[in-house]
Amino acid sequence: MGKVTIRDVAKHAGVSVASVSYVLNGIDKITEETKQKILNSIRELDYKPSITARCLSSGESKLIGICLPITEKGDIPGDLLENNPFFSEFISGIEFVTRNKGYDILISGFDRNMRYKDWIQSRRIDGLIILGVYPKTIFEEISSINIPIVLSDAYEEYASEFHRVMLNDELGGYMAARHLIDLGHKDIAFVSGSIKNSYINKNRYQGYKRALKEANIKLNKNLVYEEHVTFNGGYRIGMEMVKSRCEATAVFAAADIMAIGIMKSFLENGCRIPEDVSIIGFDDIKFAQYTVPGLTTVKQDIIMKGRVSAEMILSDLKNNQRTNHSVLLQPELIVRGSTASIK
Amino acid sequence: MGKVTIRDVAKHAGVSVASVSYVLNGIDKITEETKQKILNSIRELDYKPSITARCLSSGESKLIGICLPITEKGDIPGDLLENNPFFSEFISGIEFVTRNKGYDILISGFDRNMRYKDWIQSRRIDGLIILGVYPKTIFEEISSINIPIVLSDAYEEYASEFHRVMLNDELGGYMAARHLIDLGHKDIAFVSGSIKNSYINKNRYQGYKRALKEANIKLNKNLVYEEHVTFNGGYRIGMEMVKSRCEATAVFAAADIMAIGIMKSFLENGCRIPEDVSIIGFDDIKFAQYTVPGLTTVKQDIIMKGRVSAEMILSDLKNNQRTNHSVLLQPELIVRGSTASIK
DNA sequence: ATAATTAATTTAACCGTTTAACTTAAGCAA
DNA sequence: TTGCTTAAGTTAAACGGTTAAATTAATTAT
Repeated sequence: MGKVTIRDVAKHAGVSVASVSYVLNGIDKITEETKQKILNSIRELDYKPSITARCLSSGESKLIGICLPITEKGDIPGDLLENNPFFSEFISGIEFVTRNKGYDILISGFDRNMRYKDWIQSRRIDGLIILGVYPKTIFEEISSINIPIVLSDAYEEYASEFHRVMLNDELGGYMAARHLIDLGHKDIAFVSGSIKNSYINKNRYQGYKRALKEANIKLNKNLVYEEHVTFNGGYRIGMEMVKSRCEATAVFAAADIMAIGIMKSFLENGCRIPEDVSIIGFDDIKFAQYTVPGLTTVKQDIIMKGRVSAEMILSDLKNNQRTNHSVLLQPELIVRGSTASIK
Repeated sequence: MGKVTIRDVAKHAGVSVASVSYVLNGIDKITEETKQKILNSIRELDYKPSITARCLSSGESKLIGICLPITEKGDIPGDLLENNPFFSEFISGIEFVTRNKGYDILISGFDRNMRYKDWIQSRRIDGLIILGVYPKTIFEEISSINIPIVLSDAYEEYASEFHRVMLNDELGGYMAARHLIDLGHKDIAFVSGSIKNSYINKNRYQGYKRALKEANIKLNKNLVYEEHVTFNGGYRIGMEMVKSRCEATAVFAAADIMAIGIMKSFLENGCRIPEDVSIIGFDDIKFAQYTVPGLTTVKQDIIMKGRVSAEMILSDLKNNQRTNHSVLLQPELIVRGSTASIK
């Protein structure tokens, strides 16, 4: 079983392999009668065409590659999917689109040894989706790859030759700060990863500043914190705020995972949320619903990001061309219990 | 680029394709001199052998398939990876092992239409790892598949013809209950999914009962709750307990995700953890560290489960045989802040 | 010196498809 | 009847590797 080939079918049906191939591919060259004979043989022998052979012949692998960054900083070295809690949602989104189109997805770590290039070539990957943020040298590296490529969150100028799917991070930052301002807060801390090195953080920060300006609140640089975008990073910052008797009445953390770390350190120090301090996050990871109180946050629809990415790839593949589109998704404010009016 | 074949290399080096193939496969037949010539050409032309072609010729696809259940009950229909928070860890474990052995992993939903069988045949998957629990008819279905298969958490008698990787759930249940008993608790609730339909829950329940018996505590059936293994399932049970003024001083939830739901409903109702009630979970999902207080739990090493699964497959593949081993992993008690001595 | 052995390399068949090009037979017009 | 189209198949060459068998060259034994 599993070993029956197109020749077996042809022999069984008493026709040539070409005829079998033609009915398999819906090429209208075969009489209804012969066609039925062939379909019968296929059924009887439980024949399944080999995608491998098809790929060799057609040049298409029907494989979409997904590259994830391998971070050594993660809790578990080499842990691919858990480093960033929404990689798995992103992948689900991709899978949702590709599933019924005959494509499979292949996942690889994206390490500095550039093994991924071998991988793409040797597996003859049809399209590539790259998650996460990488140093700029990467763009030169991948520009020699001759398949449709989608980058997520690549704001850089020189990334414009690829497909891009992004979030309106500036607006998200604005919405978060605006929400806190509307609740009466004036001393609003901003917490994120490196603002210099990441356009994501930079844009969210811009949005934050715009909201402050609009409300005539002077930016207080002492309330801007940068740390690793991890639970522990947030926890450390929370501790620092508590110890330094930080005057902020509200905190905008540009990542839920950091917001949750901050919340934990606040709560452990007897600081009540939202009575003493409001916290808003960003992303709306699943766990944002599970905290006590629930985490108010700016949602980005990661599943949609995955779907859009896959659709851009599939569209290029279908039309047999390489285009480059940018899709900008819009954020959404999700209000839960962690924010409240200032006393 | 990406289009250079073994024939190009052969021509460039002035040898036959066979010679190139032999040095590629490390077959010791070629003079050092010729070998260097060939290696030079490979480098110069940036040649990468096509795995597809290799697969066709050798019959191996170097692909490991992973089947995940597609649950319609999940928050997001068709959301593959988020339904169960440790699928992604499991996959990371598998990927960790296969990464440097030249294997890639392919992920598919495991739906009742049995599309996965076509998938295995047409992709010529070399080995299969099945996650999650399925109705017993599945076992007949998959027994006709002629590749090494690993089942996770399949305790059923008729699953013994496959590789299995399991956790000592009974011991885990015992450890959880024992921990609470050691803290002085006597009224200990047990919360899980269906005990009848799942060996996992059944075994954890057995362990719980063994610990009670050992401590001469009479089993109180009123303290046994069954619900969906989701955050909301736990939340509903928590509400029910609060409303019915449940006499339990401690709760053992046989899944962290439920424990977290229970915690949330307790905390929202002014019930303090661990002062008023202790809670222990099971699994040690990542978020168990992030709750306030941190969730005491029985850890199962999911990454290890993934690694072991992959190793069983790879071992069979290497030795070109189909064996069937069972690996029983041991749980570990992780004490955090959600459990404390009874007042 | 010749035959036998061994080492290095090449030839060609094969893996399972697709598809361009070819064949055959039937249908139709003049 | 002859020639031209068209429909329905078939043949055979690709696709890019692997590998058994054949070939050639070099070495050793007799």
